[in-house]
Amino acid sequence: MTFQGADRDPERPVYVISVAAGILSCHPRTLRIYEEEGLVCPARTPTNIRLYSENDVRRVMWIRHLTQNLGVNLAGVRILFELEERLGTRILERLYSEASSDADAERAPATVAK
Amino acid sequence: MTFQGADRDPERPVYVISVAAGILSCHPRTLRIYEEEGLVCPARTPTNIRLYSENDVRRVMWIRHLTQNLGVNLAGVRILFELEERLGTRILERLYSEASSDADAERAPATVAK
DNA sequence: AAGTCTTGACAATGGGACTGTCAGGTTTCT
DNA sequence: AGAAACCTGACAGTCCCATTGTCAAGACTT
Repeated sequence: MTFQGADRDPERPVYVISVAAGILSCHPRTLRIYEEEGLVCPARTPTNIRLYSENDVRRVMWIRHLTQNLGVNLAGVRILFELEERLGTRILERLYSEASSDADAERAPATVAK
Repeated sequence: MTFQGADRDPERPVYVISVAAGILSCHPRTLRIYEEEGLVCPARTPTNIRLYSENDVRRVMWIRHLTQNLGVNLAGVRILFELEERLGTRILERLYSEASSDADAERAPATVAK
């Protein structure tokens, strides 16, 4: 009687680090660094295993976009995330629409259709 | 009949590069790099000499603060400046009040009393 | 038991930021 | 006119960051 849709809560922790790294095509080491830097906070199992939610993965996609495509460093990413939280605005999406109009219009980290 | 205050227009180009570098305690080379990167656009005399206004200097103070104190790179600075222009908000000042509450509460680049 | 996870450490590579200098030429000041 | 400061472009050195990669010793899952 449980809808499958109910399990699709984007906040639900589902991906173990190796899986998340696979989705994001980056090294697990990199994800741990992002966490050490306070840029992403995956949930943990009662036995301390990292579990990334869909939102966590999207957040990392933003980090990757900002660093790889726009050349921003982690300190800059932190400021942007802080700013977004402080302003309560989706400044990053706005930012992406600007940047993508310039060059890379490949895969959008947030609004992805796939 | 000209008020002295009228000459204090913060947009008026007044500082030659060596003077600006002195005020900002950085290498003239650095200021030229910021200009190449499109982060600051000092006026030019009819004979091509750079002249920095008070606002130009303040802008560079922001660049210095973001890079030296917060560790943001020039790509991040560019994004923040773009964002501020797009949003039409003084997000940087808001940012500073957050950052200064943490550590350095020395001289504020924008809201300076002197 | 095998495989994957944990943390902590160490290292290598590549790139960015900044300073610094040199050269050849123009402008400004005294 | 001569000295000093400006211009552009190039090159180089130093330091730090981002990322990947590995190793070790231990815990968890199947």
